[in-house]
Amino acid sequence: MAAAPKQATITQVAAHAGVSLATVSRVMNGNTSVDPALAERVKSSAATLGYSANPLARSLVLGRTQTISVVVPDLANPTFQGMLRGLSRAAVADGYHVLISDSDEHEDEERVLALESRRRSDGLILCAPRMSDAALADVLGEVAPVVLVNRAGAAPSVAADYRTPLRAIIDHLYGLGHRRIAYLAGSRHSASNAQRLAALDDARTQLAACEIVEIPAGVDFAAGAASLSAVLDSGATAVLAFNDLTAMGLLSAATDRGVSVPGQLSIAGFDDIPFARYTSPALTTAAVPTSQLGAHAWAALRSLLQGREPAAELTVVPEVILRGSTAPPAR
Amino acid sequence: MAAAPKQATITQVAAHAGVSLATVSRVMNGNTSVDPALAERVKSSAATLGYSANPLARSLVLGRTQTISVVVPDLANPTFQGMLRGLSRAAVADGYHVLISDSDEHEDEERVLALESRRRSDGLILCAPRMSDAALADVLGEVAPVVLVNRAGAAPSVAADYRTPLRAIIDHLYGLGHRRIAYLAGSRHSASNAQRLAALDDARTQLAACEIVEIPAGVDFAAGAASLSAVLDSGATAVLAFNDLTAMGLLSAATDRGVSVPGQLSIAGFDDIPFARYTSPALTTAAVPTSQLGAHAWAALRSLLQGREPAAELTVVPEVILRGSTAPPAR
DNA sequence: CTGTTAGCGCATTCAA
DNA sequence: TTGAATGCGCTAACAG
Repeated sequence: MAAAPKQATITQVAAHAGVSLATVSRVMNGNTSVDPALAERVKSSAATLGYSANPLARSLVLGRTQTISVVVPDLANPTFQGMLRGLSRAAVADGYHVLISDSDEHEDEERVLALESRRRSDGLILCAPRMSDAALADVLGEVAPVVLVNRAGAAPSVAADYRTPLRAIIDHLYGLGHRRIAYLAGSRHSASNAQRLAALDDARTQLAACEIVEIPAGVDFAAGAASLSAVLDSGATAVLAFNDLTAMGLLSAATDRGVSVPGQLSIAGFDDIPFARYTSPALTTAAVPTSQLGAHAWAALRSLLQGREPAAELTVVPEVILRGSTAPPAR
Repeated sequence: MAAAPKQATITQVAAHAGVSLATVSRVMNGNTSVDPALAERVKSSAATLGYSANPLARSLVLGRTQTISVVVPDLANPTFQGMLRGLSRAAVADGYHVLISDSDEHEDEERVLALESRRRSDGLILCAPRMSDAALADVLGEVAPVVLVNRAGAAPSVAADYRTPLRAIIDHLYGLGHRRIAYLAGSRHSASNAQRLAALDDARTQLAACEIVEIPAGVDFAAGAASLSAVLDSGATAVLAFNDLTAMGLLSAATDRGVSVPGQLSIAGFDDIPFARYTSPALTTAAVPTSQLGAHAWAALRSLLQGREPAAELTVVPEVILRGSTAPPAR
C-alpha cells in the first residue's frame, strides 16, 4: 500500500507509439512541427499509458521548477494565513506550486530554510520580521529572485500601510469630538510600529488641540485588559489599541469594571480579525487585506521570474471599518 | 536583481580539488571510504566554492525528493492552520520539505492538485472533506503513499475524536443537573457529524431521563444567533453548539435578549478557537489539538515512506475545557 | 581507496 | 518532419 504508483516514462510511450523519444517530447510540448497523424498516435499512446512528463526530470533539464518557496515565521499566525492563501491561489492559477517553511520564529532557521527551499524552487517570498537588517541583506543576494513581505530591503516588497488607516481612525475619533486619545503601544520591534508612531505624530501636529498619550501595553488580550487602569488614569476618552486582541482585552475589562463602551470610552482596534465584528459592541478597526497582500506578493515575484522589474514597493491599504465601539465622548 | 544566484556544480568542485566527481559525491554524502586528507581537500574546495548538491539532480537519481505534499480545502480555515503548522514543523525536523495546495473547496481541483503535487514529492497528506467516497477511492491508489486527515478510506488516516469529548460535555451538563439539552446541528455532510450523533445516542440510552433535542442551526456565528428562539422554545436548559462560532452567536443573542448565561442557559461549544476563552462568560468547549493532528499525520506518512505500515487509523482526543458558560440549571 | 562509466527522465540540438 | 545523440547534475555500480 505504501508503494509509489509506477508512472510511465517517455521511453515507454515512444515504444508504444513506435516513434522516438524526441517525437513524444515534441507532441507533449505542443510543438507543431509534427505530422498530425503521428501526433494523434502519440497522444493516444500517452493516454492509454496514463503518461505525463516527470516534473523532476523536466525541472533538471529546463532549469526551472514551476515552484516558489515561502518562508513564514509562524503558520498559526492569522496574518500569514490569509497571506498564504492569497499567495497560494494566485500562484496555482498561474501553474506554480508552493513550497512552505515555518521558521518557528527562529532567526537562524529563517536563513537556512530560505536558502534550502530556494534551491528547490524558482523564487522566494520571504516573511522574516525578526531577522536583523544585516542578516537580511546577506541572505537576499543568495536567494534572488525574492520578494519581501511587510519589510523593506534590497528587494521588491509588498507591505500593508499602517500609517494611513491609523491616521484615518484618529481623524474619525477627532471628528467625533475626542481631544485626548490613548495609544496602547505593542511590540516596539514590529515593522509596523514606526508607521504607527508616524501616524500619531502627524495627528499631533495637524489636529488642533489633539493630545495622544502613549501607554505601554502589549500585543494580546491580557495586555489590553491589564491596561485599563492606566487608560482611565490618563483621562483619555478614546483608545487606539495596538491590535484587535488588545482592544478586545481592554473592552472586556472595561465591561467588567462597569465602564460603558462607547459611552464612557471609545475603543478602536487594528487588523479586523474574524471575531472583531462579534464583540459587544462590535469593534471599530482597520481591515488588513492579507489575502490581497499574498496575491500581490505573487504578482511581484512573477514579474521577477519573467525578467521584468516590479515596483520596488507595493502597498495595500487597510480599510477602516467603523462599528459600534467608537462614539462621541461623554457629555 | 532577478537573476538566479549561480551555484557551483559537483564538476567544478571536482576540478578545483583535482579529484573525480565520484570522490566529491562520496565526501558530500559522508562515505567513509575516502582518504581523510583527500576528503579534507574536497571539503575545503566545496566550502570556498559555496557548493552543495543540487537537490533536483539528486531527486532524479535517488528517486526521492525529501518533500511531501499537503492538500487542504482552505488555508484560511483554522482547523487546517494548526494542522499545517504541526505537520510542517514535524516534517522539517525530519529533513523534509512541504508542498502545499489550497483546493479552494473545489472537489475536482482537489483531485488534480493531489495528483500533480504528488509527482513532485514522496508522499501525500490529503484533507479532502468534500470529495465523494468513490472519487476518493479512485484517487487513493494513484497517490500512495498517502495519509488521510479527518476522513476514513483505504489508506492510513489521522482524525480527531468528536464522540468522546462531546459525550464528556454531555456528562458534564448532566452532572450539573441538566435533563433537557439542545443540540445545535451544523453541517450534515461533515465527517464529524456521525460521531456527534453517536455521542448523542449514547447519552440518550445511558443517562436516565436525559432528553436531547436536535435543532437545525448551522456552522457560523449568525446561525447560532438565529437559533435562540428555537432554543428557548425547546425548554432546554443547556445547549451543545455545533462549534464555537455557533456557540458564540447564541451567547451573543442570549445576552442581547437578556437571557443570562449560564444562569438561565448553559452553552458549550466545540473546537476551542483562540477567542473562546475571551467571551463573557468564557466558553466551555473541547480543544481539538490540530497541531498534534498534523504531527501525527507526518508520523504516519513517515512510517509509510520507511516501508512500515502505520496504524490504520490514529486518533487524537480533544480535551474538554470547562469555563464559565456552563453551570447548574436555574432553581 | 579512487576513477570511469552508466544511467535517472527529459528537452533540444544536430543530421538526415 | 523525424530520429540519434548530447547533457542537465548527480549517485552508484563497476573496475582498477
